[in-house]
Amino acid sequence: MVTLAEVAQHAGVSASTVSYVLSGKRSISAGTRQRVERSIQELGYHPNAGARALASSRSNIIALMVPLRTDMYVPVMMEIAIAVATTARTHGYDVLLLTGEEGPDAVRRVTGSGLADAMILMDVELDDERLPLLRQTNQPSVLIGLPADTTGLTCVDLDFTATGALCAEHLAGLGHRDIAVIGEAPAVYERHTGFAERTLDGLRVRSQELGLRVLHRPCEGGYDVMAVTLARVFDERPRTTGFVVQNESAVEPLLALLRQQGRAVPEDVSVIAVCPDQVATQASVRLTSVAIPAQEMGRRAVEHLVAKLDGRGTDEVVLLAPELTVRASTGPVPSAG
Amino acid sequence: MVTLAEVAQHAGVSASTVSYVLSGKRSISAGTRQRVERSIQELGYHPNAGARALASSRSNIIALMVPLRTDMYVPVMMEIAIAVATTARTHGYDVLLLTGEEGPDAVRRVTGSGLADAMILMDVELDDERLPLLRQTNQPSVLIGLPADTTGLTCVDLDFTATGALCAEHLAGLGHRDIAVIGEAPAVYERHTGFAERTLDGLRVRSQELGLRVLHRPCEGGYDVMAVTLARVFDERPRTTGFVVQNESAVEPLLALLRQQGRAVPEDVSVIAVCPDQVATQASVRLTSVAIPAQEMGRRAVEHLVAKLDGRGTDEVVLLAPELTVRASTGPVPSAG
DNA sequence: AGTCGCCGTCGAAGCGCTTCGACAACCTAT
DNA sequence: ATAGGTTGTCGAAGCGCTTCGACGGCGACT
Repeated sequence: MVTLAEVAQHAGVSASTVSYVLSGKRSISAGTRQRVERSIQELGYHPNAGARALASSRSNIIALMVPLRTDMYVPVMMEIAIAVATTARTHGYDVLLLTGEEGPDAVRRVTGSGLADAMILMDVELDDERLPLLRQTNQPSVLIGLPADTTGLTCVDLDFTATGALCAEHLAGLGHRDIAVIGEAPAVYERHTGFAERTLDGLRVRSQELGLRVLHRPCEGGYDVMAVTLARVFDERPRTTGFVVQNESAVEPLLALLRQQGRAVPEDVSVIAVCPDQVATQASVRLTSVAIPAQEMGRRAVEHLVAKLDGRGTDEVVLLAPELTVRASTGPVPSAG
Repeated sequence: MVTLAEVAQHAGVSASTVSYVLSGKRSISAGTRQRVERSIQELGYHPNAGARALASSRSNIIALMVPLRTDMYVPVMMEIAIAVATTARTHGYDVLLLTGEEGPDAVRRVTGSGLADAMILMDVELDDERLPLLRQTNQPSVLIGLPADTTGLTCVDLDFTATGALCAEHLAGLGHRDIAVIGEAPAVYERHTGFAERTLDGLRVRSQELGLRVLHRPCEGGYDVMAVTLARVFDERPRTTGFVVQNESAVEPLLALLRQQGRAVPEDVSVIAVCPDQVATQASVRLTSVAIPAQEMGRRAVEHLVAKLDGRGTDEVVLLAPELTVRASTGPVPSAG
């Protein structure tokens, strides 16, 4: 391993000078800088991360806590994680991957050991047990998701309330009167992950204003479960003409079942999905959808964190505005009779 | 931040004694050990990661390089990543998430800076540009995937050749004579990621032995693309009765299209997928499949790496035996006429 | 010409830990 | 009783870096 001292010797300067060339924290003459930079090149020097962390008490690492469960749409998680890693690198940070498994202990461990300078938490529950810890350490953090109490926290999330409202508006605008919401798996609601409830709230409130009748059914996804759910929906509300699907793994089963029952999309029933664009465009019917801006969320989370680490940045809740893209799965309500 | 020295003072021993209690590298009397452990508890001590890394030249971090692209089945990647993180923790390691973006530079950076003690590389190409670097550093590494030349490397992967063979055997055993392989996206082949080609090789070789005729078509997934692909297949080989699908995002489109064309699965055509069990059981038809043991691969990769780090462990290629599970998508070939 | 201030560089201290050699204290075998 | 071997603990050195204060040299003022 090449050390700073060796670079210094090779360049004929002192160690501290090399350090200042690297960090830019003091001015260095052009000549010296170039000599040092050449030596670094020639020797293939890479600063030792441990020594750096020890001396500067900054590890240049951001911890990312991803959920262990896989009952939520995994590609979204992955996309966020990759966006976090990529964005972090552009700011000179690396990303430490923590699974939810260790729970609050992981927060203690990482904070206590100085392993990471900051944390990003995904899959935050309404009343998450990691939040008190986060508030009491002075380690910067950003949540992707929205807990019940956001005091002293920075959160980035899609505005799911507005998402729900947007779906209601679109369907109401097309003349629909009875709509069904195919929600996330029951476990997601039991866990109080918030986003599912927020979507539903937004949708219900706006529906009421617009005179829509809403039937909500959680659904685990998969064909068999979806078949049962769908049967119940039409049983209870035979005049349902609009569907809002929140659980991506229920989308394709729903479309297949509707087709099988001779209900054409979008002629007889309209379907809106809340899902990444990729899913919407690759489905068997090109889906009208509200996108989940996974990359954007990851990127924004990192940028807020970096701002905090630089002493800029404040506690703040960032809700990304939802965008509804009309594709081929929604249309005007069929004329009665 | 609580330091070792403070713990030592609190417990009335020297710093080195506390260190030895922590590492277990020298024997410590029961009494002293207990006193130290109590002090650690009471003070809430966490060893500083940077200092540790500097003094011991071990960071207790494993770097995991995941592909940036998302043209491969993402949930598999995610499952591997999570298995890696979880398994690593049980061995006292944390995981650093690197994206493929930086390419070989990331390897240099991580190796050179001592940021990580070892690396796991996913999505390895046949002639991957990171491999020469890996061979010349003495940093332990494990590949998930199989490059062309494995000398001096440790690899963990599903035995895709055997997977292909297994599919051929199953279909041949059911009396099929003409089969089609719906492969990965063309980009995957162009990139020479190996696994797609290996599956095909295994399938072709065994098919020849068994007298099967094979038609291979790369396919990007999605309904429109699949429709075109399928039409061509039946155009070229009207008597095709068996399908092997390697691209998970082509599975559901294929099933839908077959249904739409009035070809019943498994009565008229049989379909085998190479995919995680979860996909196989949640599809519109319960799919006969060869599982991709993502968790197992992640776990094994870490265990090999830890073995190497402990001075045990050797360079070795581990190919996991494929397992075919018969479900409801394959059956005997329909009697002619 | 003398003083002030700035720029560029250096030396040294110290970050919190691991680890090596030293050394009491004790036990066993002669 | 004494030599030799354990066992448990300590002190000190050092890992490679950052950062602070110091200082020589120079140009810009008066």
